[in-house]
Amino acid sequence: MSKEGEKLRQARDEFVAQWGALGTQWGINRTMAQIHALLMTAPQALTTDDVMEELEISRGNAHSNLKELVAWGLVRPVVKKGERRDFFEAEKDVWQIFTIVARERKRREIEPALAILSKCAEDSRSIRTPEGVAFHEQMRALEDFVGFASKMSDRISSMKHGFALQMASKLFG
Amino acid sequence: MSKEGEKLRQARDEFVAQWGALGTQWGINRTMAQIHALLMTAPQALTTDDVMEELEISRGNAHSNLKELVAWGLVRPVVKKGERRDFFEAEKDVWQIFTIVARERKRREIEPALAILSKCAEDSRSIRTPEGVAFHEQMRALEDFVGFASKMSDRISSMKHGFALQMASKLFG
DNA sequence: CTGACTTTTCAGTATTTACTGAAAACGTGA
DNA sequence: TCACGTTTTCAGTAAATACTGAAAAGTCAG
Repeated sequence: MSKEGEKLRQARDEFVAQWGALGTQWGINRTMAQIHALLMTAPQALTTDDVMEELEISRGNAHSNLKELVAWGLVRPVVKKGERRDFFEAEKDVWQIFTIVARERKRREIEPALAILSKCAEDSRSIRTPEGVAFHEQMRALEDFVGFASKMSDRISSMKHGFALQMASKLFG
Repeated sequence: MSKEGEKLRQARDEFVAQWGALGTQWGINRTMAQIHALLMTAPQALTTDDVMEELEISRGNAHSNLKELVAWGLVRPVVKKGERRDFFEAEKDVWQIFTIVARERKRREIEPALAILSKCAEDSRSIRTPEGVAFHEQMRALEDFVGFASKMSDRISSMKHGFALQMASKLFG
């Protein structure tokens, strides 16, 4: 019993630590990734104090990262009857996680890029020098591609998991 | 003439600045993104000194970010006959850029994640407590999904642009 | 080999980002 | 209303990251 419990704790700690390290590679901060890992593998919803204790971080830190995770939609607050404190639980379904992350990255990375490209393409539309034309063409090419990627992302995110998988299997056998 | 030239310079400066700002959103640093933008819109290959001057940055900074871009494969050094200095030019084809970035992100973000998930799944395989089983299942689900994403990324990256586009059109009308 | 030019390295510094801890604000039952 | 448990904010600080500038190393023609 204790042995199995120990083994699980070890595996889970490993996961939390490594997922945190990985988070820094992706543009998100270590603590946020750690909290996410912790909640994804928690049997029940946890309080802010649980998170603070488990990761040995301050209240402010736990609070702001939990808030951020809720803003992403990767974590939701849950109310427990007879409890005044807030509890938090993570979305555990991988397809849900994927679509949330895809949507958020689209909003934060793709859409701003598209706005810039559209503006630069527009601003250079009327320039007739060879350099100007080349610049305009480059902006348009990028704009087209990013716009296309944006649309693809939407379509895939709005699919049901089973359907997306089935489609992919058909394509790639 | 001067008016058009002015307009182009303005549009290009805007692009470089904004692309740099965007870069920080993606986990890459501002300067690297700016250099990339500069080279993507340069009529000819540039030297380190050109980059330093245009972006008002130090030699060391220009050097290390150019090196990094070359390591990514987004920029290549070119030799000019009768010139001792190194020149640099960016890949301009959007599909090429996409596949390079996709490959690199896979290597840096997906593969390490897969390694962690495999290890944690393996380490928890034999645990028989309900919590242990749940943990193991969660790790396996994540592993499967990430593995699948990795394979998809490979397949798409190795396609020709035209083919990928055509396929996407068929799927999404 | 020497001298001129170029690239590379890196210690020191600046900037950005993340975290702490304590105070303030909030909400609720009595 | 107050007292208590909880959440939220934020000034100050710590840590991580990026940049500078100058020295060292490399390269090549004569």
